[in-house]
Amino acid sequence: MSGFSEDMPFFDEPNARPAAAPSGIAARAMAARSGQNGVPDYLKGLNPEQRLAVETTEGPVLVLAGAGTGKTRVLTTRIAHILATGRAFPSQILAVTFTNKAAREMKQRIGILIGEGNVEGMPWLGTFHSIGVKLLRRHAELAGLKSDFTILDTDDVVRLIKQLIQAEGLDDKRWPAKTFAQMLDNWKNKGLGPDEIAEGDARSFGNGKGRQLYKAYQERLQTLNSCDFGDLLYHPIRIFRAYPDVLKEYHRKFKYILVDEYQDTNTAQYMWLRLLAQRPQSSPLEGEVPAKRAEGVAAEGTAQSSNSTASSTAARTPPDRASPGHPPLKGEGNRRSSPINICCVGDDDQSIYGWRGAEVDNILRFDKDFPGATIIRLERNYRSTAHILGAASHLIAHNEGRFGKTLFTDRDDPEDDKVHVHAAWDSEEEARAIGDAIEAYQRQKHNLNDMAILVRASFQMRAFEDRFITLGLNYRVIGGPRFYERLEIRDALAFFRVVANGGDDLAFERIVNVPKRGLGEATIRQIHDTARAMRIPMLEAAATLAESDELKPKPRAALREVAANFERWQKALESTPHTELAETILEESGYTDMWKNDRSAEAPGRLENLKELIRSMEEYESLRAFLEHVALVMEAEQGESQDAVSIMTLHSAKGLEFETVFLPGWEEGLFPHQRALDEGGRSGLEEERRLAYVGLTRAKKNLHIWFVSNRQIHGLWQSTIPSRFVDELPETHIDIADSGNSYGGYGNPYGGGSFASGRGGGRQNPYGASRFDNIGAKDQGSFSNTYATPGWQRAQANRTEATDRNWGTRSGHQVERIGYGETDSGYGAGRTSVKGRTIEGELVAKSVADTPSAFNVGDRVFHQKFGNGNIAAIDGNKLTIDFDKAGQKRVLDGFVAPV
DNA sequence: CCCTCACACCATAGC
DNA sequence: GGTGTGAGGG
Repeated sequence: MSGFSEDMPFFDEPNARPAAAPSGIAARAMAARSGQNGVPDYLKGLNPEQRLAVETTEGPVLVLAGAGTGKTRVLTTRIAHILATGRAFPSQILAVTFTNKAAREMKQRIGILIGEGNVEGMPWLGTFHSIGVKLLRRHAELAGLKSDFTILDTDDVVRLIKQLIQAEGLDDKRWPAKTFAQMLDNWKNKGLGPDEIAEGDARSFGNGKGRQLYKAYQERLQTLNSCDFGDLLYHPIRIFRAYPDVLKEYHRKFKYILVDEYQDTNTAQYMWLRLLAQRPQSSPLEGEVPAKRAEGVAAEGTAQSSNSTASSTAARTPPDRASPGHPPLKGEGNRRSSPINICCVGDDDQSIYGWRGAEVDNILRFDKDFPGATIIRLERNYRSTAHILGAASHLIAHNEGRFGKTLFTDRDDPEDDKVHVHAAWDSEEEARAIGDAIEAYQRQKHNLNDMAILVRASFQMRAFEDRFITLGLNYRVIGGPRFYERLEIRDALAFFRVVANGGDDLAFERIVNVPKRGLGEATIRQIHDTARAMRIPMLEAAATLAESDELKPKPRAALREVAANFERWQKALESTPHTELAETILEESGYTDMWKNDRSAEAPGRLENLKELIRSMEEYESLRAFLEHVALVMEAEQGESQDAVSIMTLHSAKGLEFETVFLPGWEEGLFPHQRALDEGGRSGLEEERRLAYVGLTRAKKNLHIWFVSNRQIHGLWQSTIPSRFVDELPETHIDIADSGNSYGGYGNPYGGGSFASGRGGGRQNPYGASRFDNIGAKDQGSFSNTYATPGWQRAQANRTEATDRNWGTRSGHQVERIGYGETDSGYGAGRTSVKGRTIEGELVAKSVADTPSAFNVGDRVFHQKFGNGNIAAIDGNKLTIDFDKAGQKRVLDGFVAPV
């Protein structure tokens, strides 16, 4: 319990009220007041809706905050307001965010509003997971853990599951551990324990052993004194349900609850919140209404916002009108709630974590869950130009099932650029062109810090990194290949973990034989078996084995050394400063020497990373605190001291804004991602569209969308078509870049036709949308081979006809699909061949459909990108071709034509 | 029994 | 382009 005392004094003073506030916050707030009306500085400059959201401190409040409407400002000001008016102590506010970044930013901004000193005392501001850890450390024993439990990352989890699958005698190839890890995640996201999962789900894995595996997994975690990410929410929920007294403590404790990004909460997070937010009273709720909602909420929301400006006393839905929203949660009872000061902020249009179990429904159902809720809409956008906003609004309007906010801005500057749409030949040209654009902005005195490239999938990042390295352009990758995921960091952390928690077998297994000590699979198995048989951790088992004569001299000596090392380090844990200890561990284990002796190119970088790791430990109190940070944060914090372009995924861009934003890779299959369509169907597509919306609304002034005609996926060049989202942008707000000719002389990339007509007229066209739907529906292939399938070939053929009709010409479908080649000098031959291929179009499609390949080794062929070459090998429809100029490449047979 | 190298197979997004 | 697995050498 030590370490948690900071808020203890208030624990038993549930009724501490403004008058009793001893902290001097109120006084400080008074000092901060300056206006004649007594309006504190921190409230100045808020618009009426924002101010209402800040000042409606009592009762449930839902703030529907569109992109760029000042959501974070409202949240932070609200907290500042609660503190400054002495409504609660910092320790009595529970504020939950999704990302560490958001939590950090909130802390900082509250600090600015009311003074640093007042925020340090906000121990319960953090991510769901970090707060979960805190709760769980306090009550670990109620979940069968010790308070020093370790948190496993995805990698550990998969390895553990693999062991269990093998232990069950199942084939781990047929039943991949990764798949089961995903299933586990889904279950835990729904708050389901092994006995609560659906029978069908339980049976669907490992010859019906799903449930059994789940149980075995949880048992194993317990013996390892570990938990996974899901447990950080799942355990507290179970504790709250099983121990009402514990829950009550927190009910007394938290006077105000605030939740950021409420649209991203999953069922488990929702349960967790409800348990904390609901103070059950005696009278049971009458009646039962199924959870259908939306219209009611929307209507109410509109009514609210229309009259909300009038007064700060919100017209609230009377409690009596309460409709008992959701099906009762287990163990929670169906009770009427007393008013809860919970404030959730979110935007249904930015819900992009469905794949992680997020339920948009949570936000749509808010007023049913919390009767009498005040719903406030923030629709005034302060971030983007009218063009950007117009493009984003028009795009998102293609979604059904939304509240339907209308963002607006007063901004009307004729100087503002429209949203630029660009085409490039392939991903390399895309990277080159974006690099050039960035440099051009730089010459106009734009900071690199104000620019970002937002990609759909992280593999897209490499092209930009490569390009920027050659240009010498500073960049930073956010949330990319993460620091902690690096081999050397994971190894080092494994050493530390074993020292901190001797029961962490997974970490132990990782490093027993690092550096190589001659302990192979056989020895490790023996340690494993001994540990299991004696029910002790592997480290102890190793020590035991080292003293027995069951091993050959060599491994025995090695084990003895390992065991002695860890014993020594564990002893030093309490007495030695942790950074020093960490260095000692890496030295004495021979780990640093291992890399010093390594002649490979990466070795110096790895040593550098290890130093960085040690450096970053300094900020933490202890080794344990550091390990927890690593487990939860997962991303190395990079200083923003340097001017650099940011590269990140669209997902990690949520909540951020940049002056200039580049959105590359708007192609069917990549964005919307084929897997999202395959797995999620229509709702999958809508989530992708919301992701596109998030991307568009990150930009303040300049926005550039790119698509390419050729992209390399899994080492194969694939032809691609522009994303349907490109078509969904409103013509009035976009500007088609018409000079793609700086590289290779492609001339007008749109083949002379206007962009819209080239694409079949987009919105008003008779075949646009449905044509794309066909592609999605008929195509059974996975992303990697989508474009080799008969369905795509057909779609392509249809497309050609359609476009031809539109253009009134009959030329190669490749040409107008991609839109290149008209004036191409460098690829002049390509044009002819492409045309030639078109004439054979039907034949090619047929051959792809019927037979693996119509080519023979030795055939001379032409490829649009690589030119002429000879086929060196054939593997199904994959050809290995020795190109005259480009060298050996593997390509799909659909993309070459006989010469 | 362990280590190294070549090969197969694979990659949406992240707390 | 990265990682996990298998065969062969030491």
